[in-house]
Parts: sequence; structure tokens; C-alpha cells
Amino acid sequence: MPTREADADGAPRTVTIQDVARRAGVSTATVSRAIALPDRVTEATRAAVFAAIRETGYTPNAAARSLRAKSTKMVLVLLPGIGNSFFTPVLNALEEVFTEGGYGVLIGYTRQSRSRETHYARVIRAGQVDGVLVVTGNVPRDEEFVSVPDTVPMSLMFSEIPGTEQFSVFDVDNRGASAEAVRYLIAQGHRRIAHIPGAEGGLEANERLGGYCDALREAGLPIDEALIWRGASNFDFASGDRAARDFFALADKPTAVFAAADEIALGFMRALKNGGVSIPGDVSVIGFDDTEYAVHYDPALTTMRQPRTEMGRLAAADLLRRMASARDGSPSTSKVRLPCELVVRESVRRMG
Amino acid sequence: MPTREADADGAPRTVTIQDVARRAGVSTATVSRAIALPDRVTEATRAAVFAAIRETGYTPNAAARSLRAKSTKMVLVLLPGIGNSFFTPVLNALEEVFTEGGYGVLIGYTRQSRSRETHYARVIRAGQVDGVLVVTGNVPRDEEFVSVPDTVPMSLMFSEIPGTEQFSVFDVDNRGASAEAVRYLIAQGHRRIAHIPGAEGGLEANERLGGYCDALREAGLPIDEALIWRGASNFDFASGDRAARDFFALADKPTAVFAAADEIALGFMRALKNGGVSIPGDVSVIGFDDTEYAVHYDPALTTMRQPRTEMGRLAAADLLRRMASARDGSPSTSKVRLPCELVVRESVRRMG
DNA sequence: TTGAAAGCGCTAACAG
DNA sequence: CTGTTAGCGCTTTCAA
Repeated sequence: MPTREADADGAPRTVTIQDVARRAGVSTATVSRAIALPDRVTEATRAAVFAAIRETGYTPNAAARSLRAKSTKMVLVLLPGIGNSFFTPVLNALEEVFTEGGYGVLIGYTRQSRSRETHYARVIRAGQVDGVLVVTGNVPRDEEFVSVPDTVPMSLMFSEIPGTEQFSVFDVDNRGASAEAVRYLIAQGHRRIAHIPGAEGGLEANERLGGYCDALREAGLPIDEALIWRGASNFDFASGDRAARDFFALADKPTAVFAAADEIALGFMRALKNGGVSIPGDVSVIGFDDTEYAVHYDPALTTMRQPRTEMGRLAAADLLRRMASARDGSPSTSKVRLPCELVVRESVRRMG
Repeated sequence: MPTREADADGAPRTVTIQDVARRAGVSTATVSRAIALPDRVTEATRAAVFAAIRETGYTPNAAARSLRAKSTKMVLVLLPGIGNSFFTPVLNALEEVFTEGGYGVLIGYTRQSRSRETHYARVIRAGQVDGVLVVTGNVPRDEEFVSVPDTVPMSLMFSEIPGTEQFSVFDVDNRGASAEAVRYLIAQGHRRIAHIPGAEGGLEANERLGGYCDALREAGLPIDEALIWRGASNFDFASGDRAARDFFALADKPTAVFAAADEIALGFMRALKNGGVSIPGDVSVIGFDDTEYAVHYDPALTTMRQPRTEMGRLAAADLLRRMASARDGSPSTSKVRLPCELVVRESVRRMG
């Protein structure tokens, strides 16, 4: 509840625009104007109003303002919420830009659950937010979301919904970047290269797998299913650990491995080292993401960096722009594909 | 904006409670009741209302409801926002419990900035949230926050403000847990034990330093300032890296080090290994937190676990309770101090 | 430049 | 059990 001030009988009462108006000797309309359009009132009026605001400790009530203005100045950020810290810098950047732009950030974790998606669809339809940012590989499948873009601007980060035009999309060229990572391995003299794909069925995971195949094909190398260690349920340590079992089970081992995410790479490396395999001595590893931990691991992980903070900033700025111009028709959406960057560290060895 | 339906002339219009009432042949009050207190209307009325809701695609407008009910069903979660992924599971747990309880989660990163604190104080005073959870070592110093607990319930996580009663507090016994960590080192035969404190001036960092000293004193060991490597600006890798310089500069090296956070420990270990120092062969390291990465590092980090998820759940449940009973006077606050747990892994060696 | 008045969509008294 | 009525606090025409 808003600020209160003592009543005549000592009972606390919330300070409203009425109180300010009375105190400043003007109408409520003038107080409202002095706040929203300071140029539209005389110098003297403005001073009187702001003095009254200070004296009363007035803060405009958000609900009343939203109801009247039909805008809540809030955005909904939807995350997968699998406990992955990949999104920490993204959320950080989003919060920064949105707050700067005068918007609050409501977060929601979809957890791949239908009921949670329905819940957040309802939040949107209740007019609780002016825009939506979906930061997840798994875009909500709820039918309710289909109607969302008609009501508030919505953007996608890190993955797109092919064939749609109503969202802004901010992602990277997962396929191209993965191919580049594998090309680097090839350039270092590796010929037998394995891949640990990400979460089965996800668009990003598929794209990265595609890039891996592209690079192999380009170089005239065979694509060997025995070297594609599927079964990841997520972009996490456990999936890397699981892949290590495939590695150990294999007679003819690869000299290098491309993991679809840093955490997968780290989990894999740890398991290999436990098994007495040296990295990059015996096998080289390259990751994807450039998470905080990549550089601090031993050996420091060579990886493809996704510009997470920059993507967050750009996506937020775009949504801000679209929300601002939402009243005059559907503002144009953007498709921004940022470049990844190979970060060479210590986990890949040059062959022969 | 809320759901819309085509008007007579095709223009989209938002569906209001009026539309539902008209369609169901009842008054708006009855619709409101059918939704909020289903038992207070006849079976037939309820059916008619829900049918009308379904047919129109009605979703109650959040702003109107908040304005009238003087409750937004939202909480503000304030994080430090230094990009630290320590808070990822905490935020996850909070979101889960709050959503379950029918509350939305608005996040804010204070970034130790005065202006941002003022901003969020204003959000609270604007009545935008029904409760506040401060998840940070640095509690807002803004005067505006002083008045907050009178208006909405507020809780603190991970650190307290000594001498205050108006907040619920969920934390761990940083001092006791740290002493326990150092006692473990002593029990393993270590006598010359160093400490890397956390962010200078923070309550938690001080407590952990205090615990370190306690354990040393208990064992009759001297407290040597040369073994307390101050200067951390944060609980991060960089601080561990920085401490490694002190280590290398020292002639008479310690056999064990207690780092005030896992990330500090990891940064320190990495720097030592780079310098050819073996862990735990040459020096043992123990951390604090039990972050996701502790177990996957090489060597896996022995550390004191803070029950982050559980703390998040409990804190959220407590705030939920307090918000529910906020109308009838100031509900009682809780002080919950959860136990930490020593997780023994590979980074500490048993001496001679 | 300012004020009066209407009303955003909903809930809560109060009658009936 | 249901309807009527008032009004939450604010912004925005419309007139003056």
C-alpha cells in the first residue's frame, strides 16, 4: 500500500492526489499535469505542486494509473527455470534496460509445464503487462499464447518459431557457429570428432547438431552415429557425465568432442579426468556459450561465445520501442541474429 | 491489454465483467461473486456465469481489481545483481512458492546503487507490491526503506539488520558454520590455515572471518594477519585470483585455506594450479556455499553447504503468510536460522 | 493555463 | 441469493 500520513484522529491514511491538490491549492487535474507534462503548467503552479508532493510524501498509485492509462509499465520475462545459470547475465541485462526505460520486470518460470504456461497467458490477458519476452528454447505451446501478440508486443530470445512474423527474435546462428567450432577442431588436425547434443528435440540442439554435420561433410569426413552421444535431457552437467559413459564404452575413441553447451562440456571433462583421461592431452573438448565457469575451469574451456548480455540489452530495447509505439498500430518486429565468437583457451590441442 | 472481442462494427473491444453479466443475464456483482466466492451463488447462476466467461473469453482486469481490493498480488524480490549465479536457485524457489500462492514476482537488482534503491522504494510506496523480499548481503540503506515495513511486510534473506524486529529473517549461522569448516581443517591435521574473506565490510564476510578466528583460538592456534588475504570486492572468482597473489608472495605458506565463498575458492584454486601448486597435494582448500560448480570442479570442492532452495521456500512461505494476515494488524515476524552442512569432497587432504 | 466532470473495471456494502 | 449503488485513485476530454 502507498504512503500513509496520520489522519486527524491519528489513523494512517494513504496520501492521494486529492491531498496534494488541496495542499497546493489547485485541482487534481493540475497535479496530474504537473507530474506528467511539466511544460503545460506555469512555473509557479509547478513549484507549488512539487512542494505539496514533498510535504505530503505523495507517490502516485500504480493500480489507479494503470487502470486509467491502460498501461502497467511492466513486462513479463518468461524463463525456462531449470535452475540453469546461463540466464543470469541475460536477466541482469534485461532488468537494467527495462528499469532504465521505466518498466518493471515480472518474471515467470515456465518449467516446461503446461499449467504454468496457461497461468502466464492469463497474466498477460489480465492486462498485467505491456510486453512479453520469452527467454527459452521451449516456446510456450499453449493456445492462449497464440492470441497474445495481438494484444501486447512479444519477443523471443535464443530461439525462434519458424514461420511466424509477429514476434521480434533475438538469437544467434546456432548452426553456423557450431560448424565454425567444428571447423576449428578440424583445422587443429582432428579427424575423429564426436558431438554431445543438447536437450533432445529443442530447436537449438538440432541446429547445433546440424552445424556439426555440416562441418564434417564440408571436410569430407564421415558422419558416424557412434560419435553422436544423444540422450541429453538438458544443457547441464549431468548430460556431459552421461555422454562420458558413451565415450568409455567406445573402442575407437575420438580425439575431439564438440559439446552443445559449456555445462555439458564441463560435466564431460570432469568424468573423463576422473577416468584418467587427460584433456587436452588425450582428447580435446570445445563447448558452446562461454559461461562464467568456462574460463575458470582447468583446463580453461575453448568455446563459442554467445553474447548474452548484448542480446539481453538489444531485446529489451526493441521491446521498449515496440511498447512505446504499440498504440499506433502494430509496430514492426525485428529479427536480430548476433555473431558468436570463438574463444580459444586450453581445452583443444593441436594434433600431430 | 486484456482479451478483446469483435465489436458490432468489427473493432476489437476488451471484454469486461459487464459483458459477462449481460450475457449470463445477471448483475456484475453476481459475476464477481461467482468468481471469488462460488459457494455464495446458486448452482445455476454459477453455471451461467462460467459459461458466459468461457464464451466471451473474459479475464478479470488486474489493475481494476488491485485498485478496488487494495492488493496487487505481487511481491518484490530485491537482488544484488552483481551477476552472481549464487542466487539462481533461490530465485527459482521463490518464484515457485509465490506463484503457487497466487502471487507474481517482480524482480529488482539494487546493484548497490542508491538511485536504484530509491527507485524500488518508490515502487513499494506506489502500492505496486504486497510484500518485499530482500535477497542480498547489502540491505538498502535508503531512508525510504525505513518506512517500508509499516506499509507492507518485508523479509531479509542471507543477512539481517541487527537490532531490528520488523523484518522476518532467513539466514544461516555464518560464524558458526565457518568455525566448523576451519575445525574440520584442523581435525585433518592442518595448523597453518589461511582465510580469504568475502566482500569487505559485509556482515556475512565479517561473520565468516569471525568464525575462522574462533576456530583458531579454540585450538590454541595463532591468528596471523599475514594469512588473512583481504581485498575481496565481491564473492567472486576475481577475489580468489587476487588472493593467490598473496599466497605466492608469502614465504611461509599455509597448508590449508578457507575461502568465504565457493567462487573465491575456485578462482584461487585455478590460480594456484596455474602456478604449479597441487590441490590438495600442496595446499588444501575449503569453500562456502556449495554452488553447482563445486562438485564438478577438479578437484571437487569440499565446502559448507547453504540450503539455498530451502531458504527460498521457507522465506516465501513466511511472506505469504504475513501478507495474508496483513490486514489484521502487523503479523508476527520470524527469525529462521538454517543449519549448514559440511560437504566433504576432494580438495582437503589429511596431513601426515 | 486551469478546473469540472466523467469514467477506466472492478468489488463491497447495503438492501431487497 | 441477487441487484443497486458507490467509489478505489487517477487521467483526460471539454469548457472556461
